[in-house]
Amino acid sequence: MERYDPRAIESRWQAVWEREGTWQVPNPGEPGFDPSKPKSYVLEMLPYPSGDPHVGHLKNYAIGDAIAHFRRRNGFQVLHPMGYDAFGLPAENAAIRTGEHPRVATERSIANFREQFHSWGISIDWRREVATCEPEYYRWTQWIFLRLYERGLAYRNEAPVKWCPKDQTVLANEQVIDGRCERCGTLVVERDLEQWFFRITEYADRLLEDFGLLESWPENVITMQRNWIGRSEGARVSFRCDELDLDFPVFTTRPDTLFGATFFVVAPEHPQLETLIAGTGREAEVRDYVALARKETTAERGAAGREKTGVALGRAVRNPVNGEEIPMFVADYVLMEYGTGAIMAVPAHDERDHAFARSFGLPIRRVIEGTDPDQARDDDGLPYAGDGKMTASGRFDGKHNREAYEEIISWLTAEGRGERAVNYRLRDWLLSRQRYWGCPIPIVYCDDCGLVAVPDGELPIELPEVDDYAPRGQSPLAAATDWVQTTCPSCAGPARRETDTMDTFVDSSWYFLRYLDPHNDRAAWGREAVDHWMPVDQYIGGIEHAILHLMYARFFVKALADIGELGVQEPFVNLFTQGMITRDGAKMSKSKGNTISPSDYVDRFGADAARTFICFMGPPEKGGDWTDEGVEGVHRFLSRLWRLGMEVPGDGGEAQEPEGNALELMRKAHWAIDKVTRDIAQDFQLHTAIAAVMELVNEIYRLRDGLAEDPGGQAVVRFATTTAASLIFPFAPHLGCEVFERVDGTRVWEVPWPQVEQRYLERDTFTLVVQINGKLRAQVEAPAGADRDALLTLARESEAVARHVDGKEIVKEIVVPGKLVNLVVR
RNA sequence: GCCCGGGUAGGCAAACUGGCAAAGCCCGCGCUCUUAAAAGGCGCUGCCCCUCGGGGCGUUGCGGGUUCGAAUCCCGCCCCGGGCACCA
Repeated sequence: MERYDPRAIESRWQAVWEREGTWQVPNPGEPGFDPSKPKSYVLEMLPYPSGDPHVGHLKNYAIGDAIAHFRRRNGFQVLHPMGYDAFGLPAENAAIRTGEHPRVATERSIANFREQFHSWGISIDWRREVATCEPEYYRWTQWIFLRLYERGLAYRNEAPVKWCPKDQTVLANEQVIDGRCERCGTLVVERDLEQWFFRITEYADRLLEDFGLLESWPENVITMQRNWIGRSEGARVSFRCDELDLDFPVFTTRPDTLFGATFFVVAPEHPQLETLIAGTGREAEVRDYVALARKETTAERGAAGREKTGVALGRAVRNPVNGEEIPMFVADYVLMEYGTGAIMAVPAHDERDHAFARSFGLPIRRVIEGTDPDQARDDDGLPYAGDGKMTASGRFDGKHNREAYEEIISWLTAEGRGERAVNYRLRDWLLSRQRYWGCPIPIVYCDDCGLVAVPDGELPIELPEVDDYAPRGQSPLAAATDWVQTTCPSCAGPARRETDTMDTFVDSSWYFLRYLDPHNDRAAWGREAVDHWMPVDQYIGGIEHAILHLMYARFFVKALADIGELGVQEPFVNLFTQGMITRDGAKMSKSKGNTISPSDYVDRFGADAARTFICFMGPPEKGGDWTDEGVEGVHRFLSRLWRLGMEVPGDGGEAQEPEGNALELMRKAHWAIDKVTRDIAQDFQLHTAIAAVMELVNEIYRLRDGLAEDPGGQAVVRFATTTAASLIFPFAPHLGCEVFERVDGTRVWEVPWPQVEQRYLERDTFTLVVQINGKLRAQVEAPAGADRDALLTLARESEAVARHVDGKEIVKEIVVPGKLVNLVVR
């Protein structure tokens, strides 16, 4: 007997889609554009092309494709493009090892990815494909950089920055995970370097507020971004050093504890440290300490709970609220990058200050009384971070600290010693990298004119060819001397090009805009296209991008909107984050040897089975464990459907009002339509949607023999089979088309999504559940509209019920119409 | 330490607003088709009893509570996963 042969079926349909450009969608004004259809922009995060696509890619695009197909058949004009995040370190590191140009390796990977995506049958408008490493693309990355530069949103600055000694480049804060380089895991150190930044901090509040503009984002992603931005309200307070006639502002979230400040600490990187120690006789000790602190890795310095260290400066500052002189210290627990790089230390009410005071024998003064009488009987209950009445705080004594908080800020403001302030954990985005394989920064340095932007007309500034890609602390581009030497666009004098390249996250912060007008060589995009398609209606990707990519892209869109190039404030109104696939319960990795290659499974079981399985494993937002048996199970299910397609005749029998088993099957088909539609549209419950199609197929098998002789039954079997094919199409598009065409003769993607007929969902009777004391005792068929009394009568008539009620008193009768009766007996 | 998720048959899971716990898939077992095997089809798959119609009991990490009724709500605890963590 003939068997389900996914390879033949899949290549056949892929050829049709390829030849006919089935998934191409025109822009407004182009031939074929249908203004009557609502648009839907369905987008999966673009892949970084390296080696082979892995299961994570398969999952990402299987989910996205299901949504794209579903929306198309529900009347939307769906844009579903694909591209490659093609600049970056892996290709460059390979180039360093092999000497092969990163472009060559990248293009090879792209070709491989593209081919595999085709073999998966993903419904992409391939005319819109982009790769971020192409000059036609990065020309516009540079153009955006210049727009931000003009606005002061891109700037160059010397600052202590995170440096990866292995990759020999600086990193953004977001790329440092637990003090290690996100890419290679090397411990990161701090260096003072002049670097390029994007002023994302200017957008901190809008990045927070505009969560309100989103429709559906996972709560945890919003929380992660919120924490990352880390908005804190408090006050800025100035402490004065009389000897030096200098003010030292601090940021504090607890101005109410100001009277408890007993010492003052500055960060080792504090710019006024040298001024402070000059002439104190403590210079050597302080410098030794600072040198030590700066040699440490960020992880070492940042470790919570480590022993507090520091050195006294031999200086004092005056507390503005009580005029008290308090000693100054330098300590590495104070970070230059947060607040002002200096703190007032309140050891009674801050854990870190408390630890420091203990180590250094400094006074600890309680200024807020605890409210909990039981607290900390065996010690003084300090540090205490809670609320309570003020004490040892002069005229604020006896007041509640929340009240004092406001009054102290008012007082500071009136005295000119401070003000209300907001601080953020978020730092500006460090975007320059001392690496080769990235987008060149379109800036030149002129001895006379300083920093000069490259005029738009000279874009793109193409990457020069070099012989050696190895990073040596400065960008490999610096070796391309002919390229570096240029003329100043402003004065035509000699000038040098910027040799750093951009972080690849810059490339991926706007790619979703380029898809909309990918071949435009006069602008990054045309407004009509962008205004039509934006925002992305459904974005799908891995949770690992919760902060980095998703926050950067939000920032870019807001900045571009402010510049007047875009009409939306948020790029992605709906976000779905998929869970990670494991193997034997463990994360897949080459070192563990538990990776699986999608192409193996596509070869053995077909793309449809691999895709459907991955959507069937469990809730897609959660992870799941890949098993061969699971794929085989789905393959079996698809085979059963395929066999129906072979065996169910395309004609014969006549449609008539179904009865008996035919009616049962008809109902099951409509139940499945309803279930699948709701599961996909509402909750991304793809696994239960697929289970519903499985139920329908099982039901067809159960009933079809009995319906073979029944003329009306034939039509119902045919309907049920085409319905199953139609419903499975978003997950297994090739098989869906195959079965649908065999039985119905038409192309499933050209017909609308199946519609539920309500009358097949409703029944005349329902199974009434009868409980006695909450325990299930009987099930009785009851008329659908039966009222309370009718249901109670039915319930009591049941023999099983009588057995449990006899000789007992019914004390309560609970009736849920259409569902159950519960009799409480004693 | 803080903030989120989550814990349901042997495994993955399902259960809309509190209302029949366990749909679907896998594993396992039995039957069937076949010369045979594979593939396929059918059935079973918490425990106990059965005269084979069915009947009884139990059950959602642990302990308590609310309720006629709890996987679902509340309180306390245990375990697993993720995020943040010297951010003043």
